[in-house]
Amino acid sequence: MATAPSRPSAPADSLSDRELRAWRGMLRAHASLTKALDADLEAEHDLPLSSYEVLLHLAHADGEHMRMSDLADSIILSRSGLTRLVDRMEREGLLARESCPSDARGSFARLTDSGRAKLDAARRTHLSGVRERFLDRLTPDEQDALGDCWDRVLPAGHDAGPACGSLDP
Amino acid sequence: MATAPSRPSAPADSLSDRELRAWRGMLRAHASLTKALDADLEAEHDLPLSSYEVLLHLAHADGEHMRMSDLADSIILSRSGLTRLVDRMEREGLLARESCPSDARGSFARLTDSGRAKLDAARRTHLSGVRERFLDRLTPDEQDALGDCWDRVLPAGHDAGPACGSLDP
DNA sequence: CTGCTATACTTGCGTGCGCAACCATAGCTT
DNA sequence: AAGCTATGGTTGCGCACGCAAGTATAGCAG
Repeated sequence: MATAPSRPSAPADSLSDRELRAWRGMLRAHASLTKALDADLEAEHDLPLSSYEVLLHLAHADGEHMRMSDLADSIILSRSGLTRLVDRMEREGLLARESCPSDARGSFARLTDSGRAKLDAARRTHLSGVRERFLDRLTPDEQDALGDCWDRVLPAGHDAGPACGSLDP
Repeated sequence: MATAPSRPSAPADSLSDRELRAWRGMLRAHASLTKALDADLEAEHDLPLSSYEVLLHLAHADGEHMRMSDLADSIILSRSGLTRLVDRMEREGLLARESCPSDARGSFARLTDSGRAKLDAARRTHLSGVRERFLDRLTPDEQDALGDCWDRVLPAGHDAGPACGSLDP
């Protein structure tokens, strides 16, 4: 229970300042960023961040359509969660469900014109938000360093779906 | 709509690979880490991560008690959210509400013996989880670099509450 | 063709959360 | 002291989510 404020390396049952800064900083940064970005989109385009992510992935997908499961994986959502999200978005006309010709069990979600328009409108907001609140506050070197960290932290099989390499939020 | 995969710096309406890696990597890392850590605690100690955080902050607070608002800020939860969380934890005997003598509006949440015991038991699980899945995969330099990034990203007033400097998850 | 298991999605249900409205008390103003 | 505003906390409400069970189809074994 003794307070050991400036331990350089790791004791057994507590974290060093360095570890603490790295770890809790991420928690706070993530919370603060996603909240702010969601608020931005909601305020300017009446669009939740989750819907934006769906639009984005669809727009980048081949033929602007994706299987429900792939979409769920891409935006890190359970399948049931995605079903509901797609329900809502379909109701708003941002996308349409389409049955899969080669597999009657499967469905596609396809971007509608209205969905594409919404994405085009919202993209600037989101992008400038990400820049202002995050990227612009880091040097390119720091951005690279972060990228390296995530590669190490993320489970290997945890890929970001097909369009991972060229997906720009 | 042209694909410009390896832009070194920022075009106007998309992110460079570097930016993308830094940004989406954080989203994935956060999702993956919190999910895994929560599952660990839940499996081994039947304790949600949110409750663990409350116990942790209480244990570090002066007198093992904190005002509800401060607690809410510390664990990044709305006040109503905290009210409910404390309700649950009180029901389980992990903490107790206490009225504040100097301000009749306020309440304290105080750690109970049972809560302290729970924390002691769970601490190892959580700590080793954070290390295994996150900290141990980074070099000390990278940890420092991350810490620097978060300082820059986090809004200035966004402090982590009183016990910030010596809080070890 | 008849099962039998695996896969793709959806639905029922419970949970945890935030927002906004709501007390109760504090603390200033006159 | 009476009134006014600010603050700390709780409650009503609705929402988005995950889990587990359900439905439909695929694809293989016999």
